[in-house]
Amino acid sequence: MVKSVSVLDVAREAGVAAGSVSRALNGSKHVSPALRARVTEAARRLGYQPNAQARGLRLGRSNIIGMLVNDMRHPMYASIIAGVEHELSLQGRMLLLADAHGEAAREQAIFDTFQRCALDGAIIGASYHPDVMQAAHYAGNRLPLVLIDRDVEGMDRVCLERRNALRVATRHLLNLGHRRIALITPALDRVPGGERIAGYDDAYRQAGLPAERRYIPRMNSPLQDGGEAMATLLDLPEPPTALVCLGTRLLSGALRTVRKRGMQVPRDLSVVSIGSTDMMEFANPPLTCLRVDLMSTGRAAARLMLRRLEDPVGFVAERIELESELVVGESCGPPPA
Amino acid sequence: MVKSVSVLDVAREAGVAAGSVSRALNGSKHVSPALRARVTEAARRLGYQPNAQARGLRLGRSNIIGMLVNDMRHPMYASIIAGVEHELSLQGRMLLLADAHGEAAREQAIFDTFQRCALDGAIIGASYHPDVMQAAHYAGNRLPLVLIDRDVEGMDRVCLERRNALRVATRHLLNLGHRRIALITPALDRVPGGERIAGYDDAYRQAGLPAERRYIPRMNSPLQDGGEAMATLLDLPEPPTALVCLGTRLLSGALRTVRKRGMQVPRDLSVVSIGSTDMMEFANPPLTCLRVDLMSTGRAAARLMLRRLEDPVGFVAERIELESELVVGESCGPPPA
DNA sequence: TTGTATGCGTTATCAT
DNA sequence: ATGATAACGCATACAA
Repeated sequence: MVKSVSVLDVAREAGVAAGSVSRALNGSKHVSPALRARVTEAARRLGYQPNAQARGLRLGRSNIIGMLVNDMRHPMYASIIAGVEHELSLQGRMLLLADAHGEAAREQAIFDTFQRCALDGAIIGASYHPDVMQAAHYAGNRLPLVLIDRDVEGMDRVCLERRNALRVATRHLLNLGHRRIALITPALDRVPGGERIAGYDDAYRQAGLPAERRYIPRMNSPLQDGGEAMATLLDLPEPPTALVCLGTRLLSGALRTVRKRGMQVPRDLSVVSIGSTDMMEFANPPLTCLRVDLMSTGRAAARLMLRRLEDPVGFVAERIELESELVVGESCGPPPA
Repeated sequence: MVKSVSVLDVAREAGVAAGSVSRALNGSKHVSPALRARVTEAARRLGYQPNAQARGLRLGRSNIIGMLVNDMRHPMYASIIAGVEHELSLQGRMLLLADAHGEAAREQAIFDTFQRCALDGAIIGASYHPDVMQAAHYAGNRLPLVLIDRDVEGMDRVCLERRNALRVATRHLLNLGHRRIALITPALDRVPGGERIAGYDDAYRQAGLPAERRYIPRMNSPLQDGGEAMATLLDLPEPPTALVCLGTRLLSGALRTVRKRGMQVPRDLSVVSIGSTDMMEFANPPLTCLRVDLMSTGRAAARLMLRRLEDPVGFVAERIELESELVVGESCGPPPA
């Protein structure tokens, strides 16, 4: 482990003062071309790389943005993270990534670490924990924050539209003639689940049909296997003829149950997936799904952060909303006779 | 943006010297319980968070590990990253993540940035570019490196076993009676593809059968759609009766072609996927696949890094190899009559 | 235009 | 056991 080269080494090599090295390399206007050339050359020869820690300490910023997520293996997060990273790289910034695995304590710990690391800002991917969000809001005074998928008034945020998306999906099935439509989604008691149900209800109401509640089982986590819930639904005296389901393990489990019972999609059951991944192309038949551009979501968050950093106070809190699109596959048809 | 509290603020609050604050908070042995209590309390009152940049500058380390990947949206990377992050968090370290998107120039740029950021080390996820690897090797003198899935002698690395895995998969199909087995994998001219072909050959040879080459089309990227390649294979005078294929877009495309032609798995074609993801459960029928524990891969890399950091020179370069397991689904059967 | 000196927040060394 | 002080590497205000 060799000692790394510093400004002083470059200064000595170029026969100038340390300060001049800094000015020359950072493109100050008050340096003669000759000096700049000498310094640049010397830096190149020595392979000089400015120490980001020292620079950050002096400048009061790090060019690093933190990101907190709750399960990066979830394809939804993976794409959002990729979008954030891509946009940040365009800005010359880097991404510090931390995963809370849905634990409030870890969210808090990560947040403390973010504070210490002197990050320029942090992008919070869907904190599950309102109390941590409160702390975040408070800490917002020191650390610029952009929220993803949490609609907190007065904070910069990128939100995913769900209500209208579910309305469109449900209407799609109603139009095909379905009347008994199951909805499998977690977080019924929080915003995401609630919004989905609201959209589901909208569709029924707008079709002049009475609200339907029998086909919305209570789910805990998107990582849960949906097989059992599906079995319970299919055992009802009037089983559903269609299913709208979050496109995670919930859905793969539900489809497994369907298959086990010898039922076929869409002959015996029509299916719409909430969310889409590349992998969903494996499904046979290809699934009709609600698609949202997750890379763009991440990019939007990073751009919001950029604006906030460029104008920490003047820029009023912005809310960006991303909509879903119904991509028609081959998993929906008329209800069985 | 309020000025943050520093050691001096805490020192003043507790009525002690700055150095004592540092000692008390970092658990030095030479502090009286009384002083430690006063300092701890003062720090708590002021909400003191040590500045990681200053600390890093002074200590010569950052507690941050960089990770370079080539496409974090790829589920394979997503899991590896999750494993790395998880293990690092156990070590009290953080993860700086960068994506090169397979571009050599970006790999190099990221590497330079890593150097500047005074990272404690970097985990390189499958650099595609040998020349960058050379530079990495050279730079290894300053920045501890752990490679994932690149078997460079003399460097710490976590490798994925492929040859025996493909041998097992191919043998599985040979045992079922298949003789015309297609293999779709990218990187035929690099190690991963080459190893896979070697394993494929091993199986044929050990079965006393002549080597088969007609069913190995040339692929460029794992992100490519495998539909066309599959179509070409099926148009052969003696089309394959089984397929071993990398479980990415290559496979979803291939399966789409199979479906389009009205063929059924496994009745008309047996299928083994190289690699497994949660999403693959969507496949109907569930696919037989070669599974490797990718979270463990990431964790192993992070632990290797830990050992290297704890003993930068004494610890001789280690090579860890992770094996795949054949998970039998319902996508393989005897060849069609 | 260029050199000099100071401070960013921390920890370690050297006194006491 | 505790206090004072220097140094980590850089950028900037000020002096020349």
